[in-house]
Amino acid sequence: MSNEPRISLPSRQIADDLRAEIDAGRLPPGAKLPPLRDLAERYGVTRNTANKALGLLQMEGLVVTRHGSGAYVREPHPIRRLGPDRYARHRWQVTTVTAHADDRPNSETTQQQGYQTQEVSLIAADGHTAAALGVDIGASVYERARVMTRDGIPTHTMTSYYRPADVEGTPLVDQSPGIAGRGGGFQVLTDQGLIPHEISEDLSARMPTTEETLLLELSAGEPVVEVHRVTRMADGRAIEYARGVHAASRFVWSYTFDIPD
Amino acid sequence: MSNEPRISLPSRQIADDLRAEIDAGRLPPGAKLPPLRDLAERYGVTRNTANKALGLLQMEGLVVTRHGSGAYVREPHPIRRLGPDRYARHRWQVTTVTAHADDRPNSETTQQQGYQTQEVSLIAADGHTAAALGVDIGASVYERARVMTRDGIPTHTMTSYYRPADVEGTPLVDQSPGIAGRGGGFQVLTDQGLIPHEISEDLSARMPTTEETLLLELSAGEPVVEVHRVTRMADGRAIEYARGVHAASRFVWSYTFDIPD
DNA sequence: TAGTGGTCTAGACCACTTC
DNA sequence: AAGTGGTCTAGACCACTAA
Repeated sequence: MSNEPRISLPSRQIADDLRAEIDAGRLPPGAKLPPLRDLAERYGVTRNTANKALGLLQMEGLVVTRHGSGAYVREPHPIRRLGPDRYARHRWQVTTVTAHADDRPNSETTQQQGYQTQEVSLIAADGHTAAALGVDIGASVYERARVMTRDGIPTHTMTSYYRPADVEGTPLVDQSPGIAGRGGGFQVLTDQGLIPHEISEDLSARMPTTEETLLLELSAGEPVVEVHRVTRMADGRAIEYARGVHAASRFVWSYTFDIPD
Repeated sequence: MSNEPRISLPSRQIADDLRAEIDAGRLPPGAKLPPLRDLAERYGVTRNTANKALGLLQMEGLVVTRHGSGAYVREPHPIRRLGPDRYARHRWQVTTVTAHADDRPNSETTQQQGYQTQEVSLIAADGHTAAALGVDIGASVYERARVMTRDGIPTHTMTSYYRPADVEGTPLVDQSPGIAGRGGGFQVLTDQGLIPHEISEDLSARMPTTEETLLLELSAGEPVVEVHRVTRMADGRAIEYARGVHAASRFVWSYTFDIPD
C-alpha cells in the first residue's frame, strides 16, 4: 500500500530536519549551518551522507556553501520587477537627435543597467531568428551579445539580432563596448527611422547549462529564465529579435492585459 | 593565474563526455545511457563517481533515470503555449444564463484541461492575498486549491482566493470536485455580476519544494514557475487572486504589449 | 533471476578560508 | 595551523525493472 519508505533515508532525514530549522526561522538567512563533521557525528552517519543532505538543500535553493568556510542559509536576493515600463519611451528617447557620440551617460542610466561586454558579429540566422526577423534561414544577421551586470554581479545575458540593412553603420554594431550608450538600442533604431512600437515576449524556465552557471555566477539549484523578445514597428515589421537568459531568483516578470473576447 | 583545475574532476569529465554525445545527437532523446557499472569500468572509477556524473546531467535536465531500468536522454515535453487568449471570453462564456447545474461538460472543455481535485476551505488571508483582494490581513477568504492534469499527468497547481461575499453559495466553493464545470470560475463570477475585465500576472521561477516534486511528479533538475494572478473588474476592483505552480518544462508564457510612453 | 540505479559506511586526500 | 567543504576509492546492501 504505502509507497513511502518506512524510515526516512538518513540523508533525507538530515535535510528535512535542517529545512525545518530554516523554515521555522531558527536558522535565519545568512546563518551558518553546523559543519559537516558535526552533522555526521550527531546523526551517526559518515560525512558523505551529511554532505549529500546539504546537496539536497542546495538543489532546493535554500542553502549555499562556501568552500572552506561553511554552509549558510541563502539570503534572499534583491528582486527586480520587470514590467512593460522598462521599455517606456521616456526611458530611452533622447531629445537631441543623433546624440550618440556622447557615450558614458553620467546619471541614472548607468546605475540602472550597465553592461560589461558587447560582442558583435555577423552570423547565419538560425530557425528562430529567421522566423522572428522574417529572413531566410542561413541569411546573414547581426548578433549583438551582452552580459548585463548590476552592482558588479552579472544578472543576465541579452543577445540581439538585427537585419544587416537596418543597423549597418550604426553604433549598435560597433565593436566598442558600451558605445550604444545613451538611449540604447531602441534609440539607435529610432534614429534609423525604425520606430519600436510593439513587443512580444516568450518566457520559459530551465536549469542552466554549465557555461551559463559560470557566466552568471549561479549557485547550485538556481534556474534560469529564458526570454525571447520580438520588437516590431507599428506596421508589424520586426526590427529586433533578442534572447535573454536571466538568473531566476533576481527577477519577477509582470504583465497586465485586458481579457480578450 | 588559472582558476580552472588542471585536470577535470573524473565525475565532471564523464558528464562532459556524455553531454557531448547527447549534444551531437549520437545519444538521441530516449536513448539509454551506458549502465553505471560500464561507465565506472571504462573510466576506471567507482560506481559512486559514475553515479555522481549522472547526477550532474540530471540536474541540467538532460537525463532522467528510471530506477532498476537505466538512465535515458530526456525526451522533450510537448510544450503548451500560454497566451492571453487562454482567458478569452469565448472560451468560458456560456450563452444560457446560470447553466451550472450541468456538470461534466461533454465536449472539448474536459479535454483541454480537466482538474483532478478541488479543495475548498475558508482561511485567514496572508499578506499577498490580503493586498491583492483589498482585505485586511487575517480576514477570512475562500481558498480553492486544484491540481490540473493533462493526459493523466499533473501539469500545475492553481489555488484561487475570493472574498467570501463574492462567491458564497456558488459552485466555486462547493466541495464537489469539478462542479464549477462549464465555463469555470470566470463564468461563475460573471453570474454573480462580477465581470472579469483585466488580468495582472507575475511570473517567477525557482526550484520546487519536496512537496511540489511529489505532487507534480517532477524529475530531478526540473524547476517550477510560480504565477501570481490578479483578476479585476473594469472598475479596478479585484475579484480573484490566484497562485499557480507550473512544471517549467511543459509551458512557455507569451505576452504582447505596446511600448509605453 | 539478472541487470540496474540508489544509498550507505569507512577512510583518505585535496582545496579553500580564516586566523 | 585549524577548520571546513569537495571528491574520490572500495566495498556493501537494497529496491526496482524486465525477461
